[in-house]
Amino acid sequence: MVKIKDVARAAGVSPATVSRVLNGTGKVSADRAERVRAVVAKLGYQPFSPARALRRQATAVWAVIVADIENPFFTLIVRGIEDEAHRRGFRVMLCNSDEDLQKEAAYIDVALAERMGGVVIAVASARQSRLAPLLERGVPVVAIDRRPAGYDVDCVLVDNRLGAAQATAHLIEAGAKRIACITGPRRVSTANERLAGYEQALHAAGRPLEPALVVREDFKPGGGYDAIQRLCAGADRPDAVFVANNLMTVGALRALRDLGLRVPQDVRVVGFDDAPWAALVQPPLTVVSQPAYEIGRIAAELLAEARENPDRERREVLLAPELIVRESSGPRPVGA
Amino acid sequence: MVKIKDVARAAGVSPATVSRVLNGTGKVSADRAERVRAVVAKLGYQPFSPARALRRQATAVWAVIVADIENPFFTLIVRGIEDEAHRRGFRVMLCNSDEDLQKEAAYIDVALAERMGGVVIAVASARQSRLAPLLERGVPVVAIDRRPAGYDVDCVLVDNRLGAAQATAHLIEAGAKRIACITGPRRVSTANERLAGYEQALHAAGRPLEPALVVREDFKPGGGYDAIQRLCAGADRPDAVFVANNLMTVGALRALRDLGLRVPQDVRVVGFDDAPWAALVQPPLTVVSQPAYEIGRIAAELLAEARENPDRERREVLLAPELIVRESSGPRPVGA
DNA sequence: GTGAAAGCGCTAACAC
DNA sequence: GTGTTAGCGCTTTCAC
Repeated sequence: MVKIKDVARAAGVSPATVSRVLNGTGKVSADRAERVRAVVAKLGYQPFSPARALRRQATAVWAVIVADIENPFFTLIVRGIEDEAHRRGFRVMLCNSDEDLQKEAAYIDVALAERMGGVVIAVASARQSRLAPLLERGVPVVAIDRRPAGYDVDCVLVDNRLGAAQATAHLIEAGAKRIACITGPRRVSTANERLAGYEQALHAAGRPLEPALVVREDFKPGGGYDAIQRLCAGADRPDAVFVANNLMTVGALRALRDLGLRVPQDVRVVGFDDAPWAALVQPPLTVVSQPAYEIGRIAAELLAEARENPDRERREVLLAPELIVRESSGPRPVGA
Repeated sequence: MVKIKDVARAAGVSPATVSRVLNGTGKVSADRAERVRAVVAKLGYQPFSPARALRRQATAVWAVIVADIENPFFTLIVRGIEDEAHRRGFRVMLCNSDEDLQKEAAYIDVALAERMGGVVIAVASARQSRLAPLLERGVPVVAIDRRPAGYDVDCVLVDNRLGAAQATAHLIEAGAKRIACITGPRRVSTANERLAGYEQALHAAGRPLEPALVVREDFKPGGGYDAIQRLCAGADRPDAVFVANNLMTVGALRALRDLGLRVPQDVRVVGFDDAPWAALVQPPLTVVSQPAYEIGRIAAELLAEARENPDRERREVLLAPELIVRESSGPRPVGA
């Protein structure tokens, strides 16, 4: 393994000079710099990151902790973070908390132990996720998608309430009478905000809120499946459903099919999060689309900013969702 | 930041003893060990990884380099790797090469600079991916999904040829006359093997191979879309198509719909890789399913083995694909 | 069993 | 501009 001393010797300079050339710090005469660069290339020298990190007490690696790596929504966010991070000379370590507080805590520990340069996180729980150790030690943190309660950190969020209200209003307008809502666990802010948007739209239309039509499940396909089974068991089944997450929508559609219910004739459906296959399912899915890539890109931007200027005030970015109307929400009623 | 010296002082022992307790190396009397552990817990001490890595010349982190993080197939593989790695005390850094040799090379450099404990990689190109630097420096490497040419590394692969042959034979049996194949770029082994399986099945059925029915595209949705446009432009369009990758299948279905061609009545379709939504598209998709999670799990196993015993002989694991027949390949012809 | 001390590869402070 | 030197936090001989 070639080290900085080897490069220095081969170039006829001191290790300090090599370091200065490589890091662009301090002044080095052009010819020596050139010589150093040539030797570096020839020997294939790569600075040993751990040594560098030990000296600098920080790494050029960011941890990105997401709740579910199998969810294409998060995958796309990660792409956004990655692209922007690269552009700024950072590497990204992707961690999957799997909606599990234990795993999340373990990754936060890793980020700490590795003295990661920053953390982007979609918290598994608004109240129980423990960001404090990061903040105490001055590690810049940006929360994405989900708002952590009680921490003063930068956030990049989507206006979930607005998106959910639009979706629900669209179903009302399309003629739905009994609209159900399948949302996520109480510990996740997006689940609550989307439910609030649903309630808000019902309220605005002068409709009563029927508790029996609201179901909470985990944000996984199985949750959507179970929710539909439960909602459609009785005689009084809904004629429309707003599903507050993409993976649950997959499960919900499958359950409707298994029950022999047609979409949108028997049950109208609007999902949350767009996906490449959303236009291909039968019928093509009406969804609230989120700017996932952009969420990631902005989060990376904020993290970079926060690093450069640790004392700058906290930032919060709220992005707008967009309702994409396809066929699963049904045509407008005749005459409307 | 609390360091090993602080722990040592608080416990009334030397740093060496703390280190021994934490790493389970050397002998330490039970009571002192207990005291050390208590202090560690009380102070929330976490060993500083870079210092440890500098000393040990290696990290407990693996790099996982995949060609496309947006592809659910790779995502599931990553889950498999992650779960097994955790079980064995390793952390995983996920890297997305985006089918780009430059990015891939950059991540290999990072793995090297960080002295990563191992690398799992789905190469962007069989011949051009540069694994040599890793192998030269003794970093254990396991190739997944795609076979790198000319490197003696552990591999976990799927029998792509078999899967493709099964898919094609199934289409023949279902009564298809003109079967097209949409496969991936020449640099990717899976693309070639799946094409070979297609050819093999045609050959076995005594069918001629029509070059015009074979299209190569990138492994992205757009590729599938373009391929269908091209294949179905002339009068002599195929009545069936085997699409050698899941993302291209999404594009292909969209193109068929845009062209007003019905599946399976006008064109039968079989895809490669199953997905949660494959059963939900219209019509439900017949696919060759791959044991993605298992690929990842086994890869992690091999990597751990290779680390423990660097001189063990190279291993290759070949997993079986499975044809899952749904409706997109059509019913058997009457009387068959 | 235990501690003292050296040193992993790098960078930053200091001297020139 | 450039080199010398100290030291980041940890593990691992080595001596006891």
